[in-house]
Amino acid sequence: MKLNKKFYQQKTLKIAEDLLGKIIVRKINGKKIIGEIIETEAYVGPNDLASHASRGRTKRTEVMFAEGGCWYVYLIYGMYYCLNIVTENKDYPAAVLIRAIQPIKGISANAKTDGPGKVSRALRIDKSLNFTAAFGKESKLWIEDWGIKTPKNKIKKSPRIGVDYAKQYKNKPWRFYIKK
DNA sequence: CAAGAGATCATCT
DNA sequence: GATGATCTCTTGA
Repeated sequence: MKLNKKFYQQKTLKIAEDLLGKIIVRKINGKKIIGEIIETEAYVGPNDLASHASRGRTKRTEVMFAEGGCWYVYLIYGMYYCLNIVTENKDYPAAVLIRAIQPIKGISANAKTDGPGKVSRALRIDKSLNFTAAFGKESKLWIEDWGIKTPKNKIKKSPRIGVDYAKQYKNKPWRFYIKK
């Protein structure tokens, strides 16, 4: 059920698409918060200008160079956390941003979770999760496969959001989401 | 309904 | 000192 390390070492674009319909589980104070992933974005490799890692290996981006299955959490615009799962192999910087989820359990029904900042708020994501592993028994945040099949014709692609500065990379159709 | 501004800070130049 | 992988509220047509 819980996705293992091998899953995260596939091609980032495949993972980004495969994550649609998967279940994200956050364990906090003994309680579980559960949601279905319905929107992702891929950030791939050292040349992707939209990726933080394109400007080189720094303290901040170090986690993107780790092997797949680590969480990359960072603060954006001073107010919101973005949650990413690192993919592929060690020394190759890539990650998938979890942009939106569908609440299943532990999230109040009227809570909106249709954007990265709101997802992080609903799941109580904070920087202490940065660089932690998504697999293994100690994990407080992981992804499960419940065998939910997302019909191909409901999977949509589009350019990524908020990356106008990424020049030739800004129009890459590396955002995946489930059509309502 | 669309457009703009503010909140607020880690990271990089 | 500038700038975002954002969200919400306010303004104005």
